[in-house]
Amino acid sequence: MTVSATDIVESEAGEGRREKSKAANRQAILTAARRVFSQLGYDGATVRDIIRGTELASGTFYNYFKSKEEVFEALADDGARRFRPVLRAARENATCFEDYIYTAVHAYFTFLAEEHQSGGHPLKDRGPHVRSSTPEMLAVYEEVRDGVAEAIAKGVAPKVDPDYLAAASIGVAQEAGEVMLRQTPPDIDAATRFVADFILGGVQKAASR
Amino acid sequence: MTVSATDIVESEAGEGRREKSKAANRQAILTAARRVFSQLGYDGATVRDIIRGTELASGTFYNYFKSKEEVFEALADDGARRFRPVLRAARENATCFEDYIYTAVHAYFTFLAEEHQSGGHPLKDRGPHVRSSTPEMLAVYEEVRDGVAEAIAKGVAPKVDPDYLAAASIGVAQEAGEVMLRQTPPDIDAATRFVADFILGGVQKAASR
DNA sequence: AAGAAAGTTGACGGGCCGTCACGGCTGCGC
DNA sequence: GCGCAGCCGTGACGGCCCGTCAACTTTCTT
Repeated sequence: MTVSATDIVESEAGEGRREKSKAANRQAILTAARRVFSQLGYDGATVRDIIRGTELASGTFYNYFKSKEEVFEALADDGARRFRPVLRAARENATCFEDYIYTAVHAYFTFLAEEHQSGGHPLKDRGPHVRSSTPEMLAVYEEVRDGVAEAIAKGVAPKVDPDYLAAASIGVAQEAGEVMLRQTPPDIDAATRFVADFILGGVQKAASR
Repeated sequence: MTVSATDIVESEAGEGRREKSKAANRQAILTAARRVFSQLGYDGATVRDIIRGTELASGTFYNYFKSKEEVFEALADDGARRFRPVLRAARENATCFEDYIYTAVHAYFTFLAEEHQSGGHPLKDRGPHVRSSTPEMLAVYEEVRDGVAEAIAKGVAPKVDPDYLAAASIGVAQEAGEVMLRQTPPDIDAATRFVADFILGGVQKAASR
């Protein structure tokens, strides 16, 4: 085994041309997919539309994703992957349950507004709404449920079924989030106040039975 | 103009063969679509799959619906059309705001459990969730918002933004509904208690700011 | 340098899409 | 009853998208 020029480049860059190309292609597909989904909607988009948005050939697409659904999930996963740590931090830094909910909700709406503004939100007004449940999004759900369960265990939150509570909180946040996004510009703070209060009042009353 | 045998049949039945056939075809398509959607999922289903589930030719489909999306919406519309009067009745018969919410939520979960059990629920575990916003479903949304707005106007409900409140209530009910449906059998009463209390507590706290 | 491995390409068979010219059936007037 | 006009079901058709694959190019290894 000799040390070649390529080896030097590799050790400097940390990866060979092959790896770089793979990463670049994958990214190109994801970027094109983001644009295509937001323009044509999930239903209207085709795999061909996506690869036409890149320099690649149709066959190449299938080296990276099995279907348009899988690309969509990769995009959703991406969002969830960025959002989860934020949620986790909110949990760890919270001084009380109220604080936790407020911070988490605020983080969600901020995230939502950013995604929406960057045009990357893969939703279209026409056609059925589409939501996916990727592993990573399930992880967000679990993060919410665990955060809630922990608060209950610590006694700082009322005792309620964590599954129902997590579902209810996510439902409120999602629907209210859509209402918020209809405004221009979105009033994140108002939405946060409403939703956080709603959840806090809800959990309290649901527990009081 | 003579009175023929056909005329008699027509006047007795209220419609001729033509009308009957049209209604029957439309119904056949809807029935097949319901089955196909629940088996293959919205994404997996094709217009061809649907017409293959009938005795009709492919072209005939397009005499009744423009696309698979339109059939889906017709099905959703159907559900909404049956649900709305129930909601309206809940509003009109309610003795107080608590009663209204409780009754409406209970009606929704009952409806959901029925739809689910009859296998007609066009949802599949695989693939992205899909929800549509047909005129009739928007009408349900408006029914909720108006019910809420009326309660606020009457002073029996706290003052909050009806849009946010309606969205929040629908979100809670939808998500909690899915949690409920994961149980076998679904515990409608428990779900109703949780969701109704959650909404009532939420609206109270959200208004108190 | 040269072979091996990995990745890219675009053409291909198969299937679905939405349309449309055709023909049978319905309803209407006589 | 009869015959015609129009409605509507039919299925074949051109066009597009799907996922695959054998041939080719690029990268890596020795």
